[in-house]
Amino acid sequence: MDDALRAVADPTRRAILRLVRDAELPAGAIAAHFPSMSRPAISQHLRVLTESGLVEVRPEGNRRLYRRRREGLRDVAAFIDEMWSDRLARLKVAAERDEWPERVRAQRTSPKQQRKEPPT
Amino acid sequence: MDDALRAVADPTRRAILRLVRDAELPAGAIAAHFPSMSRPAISQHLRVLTESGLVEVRPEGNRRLYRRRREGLRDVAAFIDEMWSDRLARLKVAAERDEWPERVRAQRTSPKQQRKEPPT
DNA sequence: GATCTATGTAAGATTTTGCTTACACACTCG
DNA sequence: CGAGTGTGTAAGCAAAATCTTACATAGATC
Repeated sequence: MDDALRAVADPTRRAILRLVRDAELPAGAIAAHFPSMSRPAISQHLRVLTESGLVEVRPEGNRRLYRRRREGLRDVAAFIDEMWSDRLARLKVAAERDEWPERVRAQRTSPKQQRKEPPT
Repeated sequence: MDDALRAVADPTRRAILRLVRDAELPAGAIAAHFPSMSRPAISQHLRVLTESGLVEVRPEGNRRLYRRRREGLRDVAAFIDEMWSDRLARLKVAAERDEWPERVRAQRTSPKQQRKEPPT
């Protein structure tokens, strides 16, 4: 998770992630979105993203196509979720369901969701 | 969000966040959890966390009590959620339920089964 | 095979982080 | 008041991150 979080901490890389979120793009097309930055810089960012598991590459002929790798954010999502949520509320829900707290966490296999707590 | 994400990217700060997640702790008690690190180092991390809005401080007599500030992660959570979720799947589910995508998230409240959509 | 095109890698300058030690303060309590 | 506690700040340093320019390489094209 450490790598993923560090990777996502950079604004340029977040922008790249948004680009390849739903589409598969060649490095060049991605770099074209950042005219204020050199192409190698983007290439390096792509490497960071790849090594941290946030995107995956697929060579096609001359080019290399990048796209988001959903799994890459699993642990990060879990952590954010853990920090965001309200434990007391969770315990309450668990009690209502007559379950053990531990099981609640185990079930939260899929990160995100449970935004039922009104933000503050 | 930039500050919050950068703050959370550090493992020590994440550990601190977990400490003050449900409890209010004085700086000293927090520092005590990191014997391998100097107290000032922790103090500096606390400053980063405070300035990024992830924790809040409350002076009490001699000490300063820190605790998580839920709001601080709002934007980060939103970003992660945006990146984690599968837009196509959401649209599809929304269509099946004849609802708007926004409501889908609210429904994903129950932590059960995983996504039917292959992680693409 | 010579030459584009698309991309990655190397090396180096600069900036940002994360620590450490030394020191400054504000409360508390005898 | 004066010593003790709990914390923050300053200065300095080493390591890591982020760019840039120059160069290397692989597949496409004529």
